[in-house]
Amino acid sequence: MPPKLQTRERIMEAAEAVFAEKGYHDAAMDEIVRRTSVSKGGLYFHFSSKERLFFAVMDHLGRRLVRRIEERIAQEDSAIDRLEVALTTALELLGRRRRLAKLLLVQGYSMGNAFEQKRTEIYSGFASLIEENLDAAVAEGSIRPVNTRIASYLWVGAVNEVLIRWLYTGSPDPVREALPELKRILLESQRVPIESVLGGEHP
Amino acid sequence: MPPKLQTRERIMEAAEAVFAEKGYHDAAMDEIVRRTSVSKGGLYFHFSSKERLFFAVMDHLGRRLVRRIEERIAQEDSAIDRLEVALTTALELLGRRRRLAKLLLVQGYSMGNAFEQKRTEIYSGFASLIEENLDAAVAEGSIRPVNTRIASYLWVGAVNEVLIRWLYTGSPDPVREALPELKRILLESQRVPIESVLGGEHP
DNA sequence: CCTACAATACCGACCAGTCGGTCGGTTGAC
DNA sequence: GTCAACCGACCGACTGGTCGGTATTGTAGG
Repeated sequence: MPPKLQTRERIMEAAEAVFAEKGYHDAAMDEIVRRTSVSKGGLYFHFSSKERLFFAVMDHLGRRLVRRIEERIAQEDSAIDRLEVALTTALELLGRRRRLAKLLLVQGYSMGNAFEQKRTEIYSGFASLIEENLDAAVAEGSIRPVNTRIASYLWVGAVNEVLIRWLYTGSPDPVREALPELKRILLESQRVPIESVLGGEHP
Repeated sequence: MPPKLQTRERIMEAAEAVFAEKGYHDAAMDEIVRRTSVSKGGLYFHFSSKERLFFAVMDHLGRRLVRRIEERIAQEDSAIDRLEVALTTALELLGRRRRLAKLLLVQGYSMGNAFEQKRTEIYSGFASLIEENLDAAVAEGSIRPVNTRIASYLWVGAVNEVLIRWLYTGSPDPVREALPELKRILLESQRVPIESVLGGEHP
């Protein structure tokens, strides 16, 4: 076990595991307690309700994922490359960590209004990341002008669905199979033909 | 009240309403009973568990929606038109009936493995509808060849996300705002340029 | 350095409400 | 008579949250 993790973090780790395995409703606080060697009272000292704990976990994971993607794309200097790397990174990270994917993508809606709001919040994190870069790509003239807000939802939705499929059925492989197709449809097909920018080669 | 609906159907109607309002977990069987003027025993005579009842409702709604879309597209005779009409119809129908949309799109996953399977099943209904028509469109040469299976997931995912957004936040309007953009990105941009088929107009 | 005292962190037995499901019984059609 | 359809009081398992109490850490005074 880790040397001396803060209690709060230990709780969140255990909670992440249990929520991912069982889903929000079937996850029992007692189960989280059992896996933490923290008492129920101790848990409730840090998180005043099950809902709060769940949100804390989701926030944490969502933010971390967005941050990682932002780090990765910071190095690219054209918007269209940033878009491509963002797509790739998201699929790679979630494709590698099944538990994270499941938690972020499927456990979290359909449980009442507070949850819906949280879901929107987290997904918006991704969508606006995409939107910014779509805007930039349009500005730099590498893709056609589109309604970038809606286009960003479309990106998120497409990625989401592909990953959920894979989670439930094991295919398509997010990175090897889905990614190329996503790029082709979402990105390549929106490209402004290179010839019209650079002048293509012609006889 | 309706003249003399079969008990089984009355139950399913009430269940649909309650599930849509509360979500699976927060929907109480007693509440469904209350709205049905059928006793609990009577309900359990027809549906042996809450889960079974829920699945029956979801199946019913999912199948009905697919059927309606199929009816609408049957009249079109080119694949690309069928694709367009399918997209339009789905957004129109779900965009008009909020309750149905909510039930089909968000109440249903994240509650244990049996539910995941059901969700996959229902979404597959839509995906394969799309897939068939994408295949046909490729065959008739009106869109570029793509991995139509994955592309169909992408369609479903994109539509799903747009609708969920709208459900939770009220925008974008599925038909007026989202639809044109969906068409543009999913369909138009995949089109084989008309000139290469018919010979375009040129100076 | 030690004591006093408080604030923080943590413990776990217990409670109260909820809800899916059951079961012995009734009804009415054939 | 019998059997599908239906009734509704009741059960028991489960679980989020509480609460009185304990351990640990911080700190001010002597």
